Formats: sequence, C-alpha cells, structure tokens
Amino acid sequence: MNSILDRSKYEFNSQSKRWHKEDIIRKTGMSVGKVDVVYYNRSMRSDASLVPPIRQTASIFKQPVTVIKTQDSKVKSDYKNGNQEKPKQLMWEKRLEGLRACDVDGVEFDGMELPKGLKPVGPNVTEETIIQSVATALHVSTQPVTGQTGVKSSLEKNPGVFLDPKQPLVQAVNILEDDIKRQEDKVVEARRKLQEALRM
Amino acid sequence: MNSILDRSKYEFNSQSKRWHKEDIIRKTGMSVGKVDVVYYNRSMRSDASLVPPIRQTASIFKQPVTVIKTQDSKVKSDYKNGNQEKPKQLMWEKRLEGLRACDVDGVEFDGMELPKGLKPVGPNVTEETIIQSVATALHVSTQPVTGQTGVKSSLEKNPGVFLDPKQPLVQAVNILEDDIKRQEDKVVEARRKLQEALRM
DNA sequence: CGGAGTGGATTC
DNA sequence: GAATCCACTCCG
Repeated sequence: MNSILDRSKYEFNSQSKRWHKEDIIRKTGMSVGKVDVVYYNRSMRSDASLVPPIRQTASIFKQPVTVIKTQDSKVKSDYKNGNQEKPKQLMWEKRLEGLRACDVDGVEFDGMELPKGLKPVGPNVTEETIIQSVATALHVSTQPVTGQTGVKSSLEKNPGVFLDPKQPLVQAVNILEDDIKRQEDKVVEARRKLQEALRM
Repeated sequence: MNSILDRSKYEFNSQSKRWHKEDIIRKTGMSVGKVDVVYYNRSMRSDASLVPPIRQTASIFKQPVTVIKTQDSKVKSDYKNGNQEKPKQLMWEKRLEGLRACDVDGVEFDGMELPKGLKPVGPNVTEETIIQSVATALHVSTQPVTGQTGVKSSLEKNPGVFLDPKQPLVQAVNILEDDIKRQEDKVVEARRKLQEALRM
C-alpha cells in the first residue's frame, strides 16, 4: 500500500485522539478470518445524529419521507420537506449549543459570526445559540424565515405564549433597500475577483 | 438462470394456489424503495408458527438457549431443554388440531395413525389432537412422558383439578414385556431387510 | 426498517 | 493478492 496514506491514517488516529479504530474479524463463512476495519468518532453526541441540520448520511441530498394513509389504507407518499416535521420543544435549538464542525484531523473550526443585525431573543438564548437556530430554520422550514415578531419584553417574560415555535430564536429583521444594494455589490465584487483569477 | 429451477418455483406458486407471494416496498428510511419479499400460506393459522414442535428454522438441530445473568451481570449460557419453558394453557395442544405437513408442491401428507393403545383423555380431546400432543411432549419435555395418570371420569369432569399440564392428553399406558419383545422383533426385521438391500 | 455480518466485485 | 467497497440476506 501507499505509505503516505498509511501514515496519514495513523496520524488521523493517534494525533487527535478523536477517531477510534476497530478491527472486526469475520467469524463464519467462506471469508473467516478476514478483517473489516471500522472507524468511529468518540466525541459524537448520541442525539446529535438525529437532529437536523446535521448531515445524517453520506449524501446531502437524502430527503425525509412522510407516509400518509387514507381511509382505505392505501399509501400516498409525500416527498416535500414540510409535513414530516415532528412537534418540537419550544427551545429545542438550545441542544445544538456548543457543537462545532471539525476537519478530518479533529481540529475544530472557528465559530461563525452572524451579522450584527441578528439579535437573540428569549430567556437564556445567547449568541451561541442563534446561529444554530437560524441555520436550522433555513434548512428545514417550508415557510419564510422571519424571526420572532413579538415584542421583546413579552417574549422574555412569557415565551410559552408569545414565542413562535416555527421561527428561529432571533428578533425579526427588516431588510432595507440599502441591505440589498450592499449584498449586490458583494456579488459583483466576488465575480470580478473570480474573473481575474481565471485570467492568471 | 436454470430454467428447471425457475419452472419448479413457478409451479410451487401457481399450481397449488396455496402459497401467496407479496412484495413489500419499504416506504421510509434509508432503504426506501427496497423490496421485502414475503411468502405466506393462505391456510396457515396465524399462531401456528410460534408453537413447538413445528420447525422454526431450516435446521432441526437448532436448540433453545437461556440467558442467565448473575449479579455482576456476566452471562452464563444453559443449553438444556428444561428451564426455558413458558407456562402453558392447560389444553394448549388443541390449537395444533388440523395442522398437517405438506410437500413443496403443497400436497398434504396423509394423517398419521397412533398405536391403538393410546386413548385421548380430557373434554373435547379427540384422536385428531393426541398425535400433536404426544409429539409435542416428546419434543419439549424434560421429564418422562407417561400420559395422564388420573381416573378418566374425574379428568373429563374436572380437568382443571386432575389434568397434569406437564403430560400429553392421553391416558397413561403400561408398557408390558410383550410390547418390548414386539418392538425388538421389528428392529431385527428392519436390520435384516437393510442387510439384504445392501447385498443387491 | 435498521444493522450486523457476509459474499463477491473492484481497485490498487 | 490484499485492501476496499458494495449489495445483499438475515434477524430482531
């Protein structure tokens, strides 16, 4: 085998102390004694794999499916993203706090910053939570993502009544003409840089 | 594919009209669209597959296993036939009535006859039931199989009291010297025939 | 329906 | 020929 690959696998395993290797030996059949190698990640939270928008398979294109039975018990399928949502806890995004992506060596990426206009809302909701909350909303929601439209003081005092569970835990944002203009400028600038890079 | 095999499969299915094939398509999950194929026997009683001595796997040698955990939660295994028996209904063998083996084409075998000495006992217990009852007892019981030793009239009148649930629903049989002699003769005769057959 | 475990094809 | 990948079966 390629020695570079061997080495990188070794480092991948021993340096970060995050990945655990297991050799599974086949016990019966024509291939007795063959070894199947499995790697798994020790730091994985047990509920993490269940919660969107965390990727659940190798393919990001996999879609949830809802089974709907009509009265004569035939089956209809609905491949839309909507109807399959389970009821959620009001503040369920809080369980995503502190999760962070890492590269293959187990080195964590830096946290991401949101635009200043996005303010957390609700009791004990911090900057730490809203990026997860917004990202999740954009990923799973079928409706426009607007943020919480209630008055901030009522939201903090009585979240059970005023908090909209279908919206992320940020204060509603008004997008102004100016914001759109600024975004357009960014796109133009990015295209210019790309053009330049391709010329070289 | 081998056409002879294909054909026999087809007959197995269509000629006897006994076996019904159903393709069940998985509707959700990672394996959406996969097909599980199920065959079932239209005349099959739904509880039949759960009751010994009906063969539950391809291997007649498969044995029940009891898992016993000690206090420090290590596992002991016990391969004896005994301890794993569940409590049974007093007349549970009656549910085996009318079941009969068939060949692969679905043609039923003739019923088997028991020696005249075996008489059914208990309310509503007929010839039809006792072969199943005796066969089951021989198959699953760890104790000697003697039959019911109570007086026939009390057994019929008050089975809840006098019927021994660990014994099959036949009257007790006394094996006489004469019976043993006759069986020995049969064995000798069978051996003689085998010898002869091997000479040819 | 998911997961363990295997046979067999494919890649290196 | 070994390592790897993948499809499939079986079972709970």
